[in-house]
Amino acid sequence: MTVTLADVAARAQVSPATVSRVLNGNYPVAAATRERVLKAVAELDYVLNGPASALAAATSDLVGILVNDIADPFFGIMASAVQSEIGGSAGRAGGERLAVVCNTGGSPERELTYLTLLQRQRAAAVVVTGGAVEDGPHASAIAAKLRKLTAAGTRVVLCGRPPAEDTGAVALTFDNRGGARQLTAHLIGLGHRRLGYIAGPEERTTTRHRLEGHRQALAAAGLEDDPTLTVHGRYDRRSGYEATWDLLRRAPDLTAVVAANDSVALGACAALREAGLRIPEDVSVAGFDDLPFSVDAVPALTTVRLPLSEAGARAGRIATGREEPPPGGIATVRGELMVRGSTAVPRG
Amino acid sequence: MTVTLADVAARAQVSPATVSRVLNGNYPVAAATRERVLKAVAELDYVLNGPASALAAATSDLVGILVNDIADPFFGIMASAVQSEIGGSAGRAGGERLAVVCNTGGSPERELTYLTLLQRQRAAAVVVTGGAVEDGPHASAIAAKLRKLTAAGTRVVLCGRPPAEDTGAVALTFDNRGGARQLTAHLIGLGHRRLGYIAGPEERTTTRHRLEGHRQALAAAGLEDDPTLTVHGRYDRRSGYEATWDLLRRAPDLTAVVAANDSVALGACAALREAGLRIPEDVSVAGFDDLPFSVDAVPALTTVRLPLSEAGARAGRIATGREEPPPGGIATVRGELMVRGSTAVPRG
DNA sequence: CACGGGGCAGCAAGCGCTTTCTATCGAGGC
DNA sequence: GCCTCGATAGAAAGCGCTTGCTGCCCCGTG
Repeated sequence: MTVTLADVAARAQVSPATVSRVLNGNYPVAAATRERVLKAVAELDYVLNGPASALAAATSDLVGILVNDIADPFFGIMASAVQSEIGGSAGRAGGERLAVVCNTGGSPERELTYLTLLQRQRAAAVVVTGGAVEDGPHASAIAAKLRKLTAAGTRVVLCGRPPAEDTGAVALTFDNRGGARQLTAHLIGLGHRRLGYIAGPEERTTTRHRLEGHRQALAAAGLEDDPTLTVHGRYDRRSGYEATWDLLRRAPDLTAVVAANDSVALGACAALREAGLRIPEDVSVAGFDDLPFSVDAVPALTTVRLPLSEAGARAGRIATGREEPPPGGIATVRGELMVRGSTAVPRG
Repeated sequence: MTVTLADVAARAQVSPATVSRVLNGNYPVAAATRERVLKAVAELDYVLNGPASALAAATSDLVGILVNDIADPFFGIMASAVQSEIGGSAGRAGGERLAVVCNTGGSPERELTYLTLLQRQRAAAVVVTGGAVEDGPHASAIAAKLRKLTAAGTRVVLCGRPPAEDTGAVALTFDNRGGARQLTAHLIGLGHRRLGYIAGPEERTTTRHRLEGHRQALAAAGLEDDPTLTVHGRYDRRSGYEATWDLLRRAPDLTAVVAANDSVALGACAALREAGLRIPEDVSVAGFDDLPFSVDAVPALTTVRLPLSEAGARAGRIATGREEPPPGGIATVRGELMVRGSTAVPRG
């Protein structure tokens, strides 16, 4: 049998109401009484019953963080930042919040499932990271769910995802387009004219925006956008490896490979090396995100740094109400071009 | 105003009890009635109130996963595996479970805090990953907490952590000692005699076990354990970088560096390279864990592969009761030596 | 035709906590 | 010295769901 509030009340010779008030610290209680209650709590090793408390108070201290792939540091870093702003002694008196990370695997169904589960738990806030799927029905189902969550008082923050119209969700959007544009412009500036592009999975906003930025840079330089030079894959190393072989077969004359993210770029490097090509002498390689391992690659990877940690932390603060949402509920987070050893002037 | 069970019952012309039974599927309900209820649920867009349900049923569908550092793929991979076994259509009818990942940052205080929070939520199960801190008071506080959790019916599984005596927790322990022994033996077999060792933070079981394995191999080969050759640091890249410079200063004659894990090894590689040393011609480098990026390092990293995904999945299954715990509640998970390009016979 | 029993549905009693409203006590104010 | 007000503490009504028990109806059986 577990210890209940009533047990504590009995031992401290007060009413359950008083114990509750001491624990929540939201009502005046005489110092002596408080002492007595706290003593009883300690002696009985009492632990509040979360569900009961959530039911009675109609609120909970759960904050959900949705990520596409928890094994990917891109998400791990953001989640860590969000959680560090939440788990701490945030909120009001004794405001211990349980920040929970949910792994959607990039599937919109699972995303929806988790949102429902969080809604069911009456979560205090939800932070959704990662790009959205652009498939119509799913997109609107998710928008509808977000709307319901905000309507029920759950604070919703999108981190690294485009704004969702009329959902009441705050959005911190990454400037993927601008970053990609800068990156490709950098390569063009070096003299590259035939650039391979390894894009992420189709139908995702992140993929589309990065690709659009790339094409904008191409267009700005008056270069033709040869469809042969673009292949789609997943956001992982293996995909980059395979796509690069593909690219090499289709366009042996390319002098640079731009990858959807750093992991993909690493896979590309591996493939190029196996093909006997030197980086950057024969082929330049560029990534995106600037994850911690990118600087360690040989040569170090040219990429676009996204302030994942800062963005996550801000999302966490907004989710807990400790920071005002940006005006209009939308803020754009810019990336920064990091030029390193993996890009250079083309051969010849 | 949110929709309640009673609203659904009214619309379906049945009692709340019936709706509850349809939703839980644990009691015979006539097909026609079920249909009617399900229709009402859909029409009203009803979402069960988690806290109320948990309170009444005295159980919850929450499963907690504690990790040291969510931004580290080592933990990300395990967490992902655990979650994939849990989040799915596990358990009984409609058994949607909410698997939540909690980031302790390696601090025992936060570990304790999260365990209390999970206890408060009456979690169905808890999976604790990562090595334990060996500091007496903390260790016993955590053991006491685990004991309370299991006593309250929460299934506790330790994944990659030594067994906790008398707590009722199931343990899947990594054979860090054996793996480290093999790794160092491999280097000694190549002819190395002066091996630098970059250990993890002190007072942690993982650190100690890996170091012990290293020393066992040294002893078995009749090599002296020169304290100059061991430095402690954190489990990250930067730490490996700094420690290597340190090591190089103290023992310029070393021919191999063994790192506490792969991230540390990568940092070591960076430092060695900056120092003008070639890998593996001048200095061999070895890591531990075999994270995905290790094979991509140049040269590819010799390391000990830990089956993180398999272990996590198994922990998840045991936590949800879909797999029998190992006899005695303890199982040892062995690593596998992966010999790659970063180790070779010493120079000279 | 009467009776027993199985299959379903409903009643109602909580689960452990929060919170509104009410009661009490002591200290000032007139 | 009596009344009022401020400061605390308690009583009690739920929060929305689960579940043991009861009740009803209809079918099969003797």
